[in-house]
Amino acid sequence: MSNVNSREAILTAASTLYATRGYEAVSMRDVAAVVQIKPASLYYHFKDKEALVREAFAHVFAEKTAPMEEVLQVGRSAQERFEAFVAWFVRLLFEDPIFSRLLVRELLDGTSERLEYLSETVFDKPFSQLSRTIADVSGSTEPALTAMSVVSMILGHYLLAGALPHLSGGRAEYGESEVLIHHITELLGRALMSPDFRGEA
Amino acid sequence: MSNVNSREAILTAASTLYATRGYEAVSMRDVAAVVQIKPASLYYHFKDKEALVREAFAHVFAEKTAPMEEVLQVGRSAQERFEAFVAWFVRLLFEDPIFSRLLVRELLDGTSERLEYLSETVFDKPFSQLSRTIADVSGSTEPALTAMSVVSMILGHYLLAGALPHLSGGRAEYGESEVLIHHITELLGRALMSPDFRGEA
DNA sequence: GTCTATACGCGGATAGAC
DNA sequence: GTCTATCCGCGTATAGAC
Repeated sequence: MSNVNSREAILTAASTLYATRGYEAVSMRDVAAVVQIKPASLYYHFKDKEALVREAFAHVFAEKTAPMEEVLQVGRSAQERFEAFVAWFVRLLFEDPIFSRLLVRELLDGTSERLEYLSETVFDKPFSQLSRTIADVSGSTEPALTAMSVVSMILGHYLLAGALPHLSGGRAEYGESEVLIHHITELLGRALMSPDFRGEA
Repeated sequence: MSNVNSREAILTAASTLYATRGYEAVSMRDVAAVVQIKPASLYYHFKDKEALVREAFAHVFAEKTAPMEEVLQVGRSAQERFEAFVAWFVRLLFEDPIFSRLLVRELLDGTSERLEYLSETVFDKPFSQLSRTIADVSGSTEPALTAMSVVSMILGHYLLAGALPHLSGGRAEYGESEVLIHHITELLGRALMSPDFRGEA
C-alpha cells in the first residue's frame, strides 16, 4: 500500500480503538493488529504513541468541523435555527459513536491545551452561533450560559443513554435521536419563549 | 495497622487514583505507592485488580447512597422538591470530584452489569422521586424522559466545565454551583410550569 | 514502507519467609 | 498482614535487513 493509505488506515483504526476503550488502554500492538501490519511499522508513520494519539484526534474532529458551519446557517427564523442546532447536535452525538466518545473523553481527561484546541476548532463557532440564536429567541441577558445549558442537556442525554435501560420508567425510545430532538426542542423551546424569561443571576 | 484500616486506606487511594486517571491507567504499583505498602500486600486484601476496582467503586458510591434519600424528601411543594433535587445534584457533582469523575467514567465505559448495579444502588431512587415530582409540577405525560433531561443538563454542565474558559462568552462563574443551581431551576422551572407543556412524542 | 529481531521496563500476580 | 523474591507476558521503542 502507498504511504498515504496506510497513514489513513492507521488513523482510522486508532481513533476507533481510542473511542471504544480510551487511549490509555490501547497499545501500539492493538492498533497494528487492526491495520494488519507489525507494530514497528507504525513508527515509520508516527514518531511515538503521543503523536499518533494527537493526530488521531485531529483526524476525527477535522472531519466534523468542515460541514457544521453550513448546516447551521440554514435556519430562517431564530426559532428554526435553534431547532436546527438541536437536531444537528443530537444526531452528531447519537449517530457517530467515535466522535461522541472521543469528545466526552476529551472533556473528561483532556489537558487544558487539548481542551483549548478542541474548543477553538470544533466547538466555538457553533457555540457562538447558538448563543446569538438564543439571544434572538429569548432576549436572555446571559445567552452563553443558556447555550451551555442546551449543549449540556444533549451531551447529558448521550451519557445517560447507557443507563437508560436500568432506570425505572425509562423506555428504549428515549435513546433515539428523533424522539430526543422532538423532546428537547419542545422542552427548551417553551423555556426560551416563556414571556418573562430574562436569563438569570 | 489493623486489616480494616489498611483496607479502607487502599480503597480510598484506589478510588482517588481511578477518578483522576481512569482505572486502566492506574497500576497496582501506583495504588501501593500511595498507601505506602508493597504491591504484593494488596493481594492479601483483594483477589486481583478487578476485585479492587469493583470494591473501590462500591465504596465511593455507597458513601453517597446513604444521605441522598433523606435530603430529597424535605421539599414541601412539588416545585420546592424539584429545586431541592437540582441543588443537591449540582452540589454533588461540582463539589465531589471523585464521585463525579467516577460516575462519568462508568456511564461512558461501564459494562452493562456495572451500569445496572450503579443505576439500582445510586440512581434509581432519586430518579423515581424526580420523575414523580416532575409529574406533579408539569403534568407531563412522559415524566421519566423529562427527568432524564433534568439530570442530563446538570451532568452536561459538569462535563462542559473544563471547556468553559475557552468558549466565547463563557464566564468563570458559569462553573460555580450556586450560579448553576439558580440558572437551571429558573430555566427548567419555566419549561415545566409553562401552561401548555404536556411532555412530548 | 514493512519486515525481523531485540532491548528493557512496567504490568499483574504468586510463593513463601517473617 | 506485610515483606522479599520472582515469574512472565505486554508495553513502547529502536536498529537494521529487505
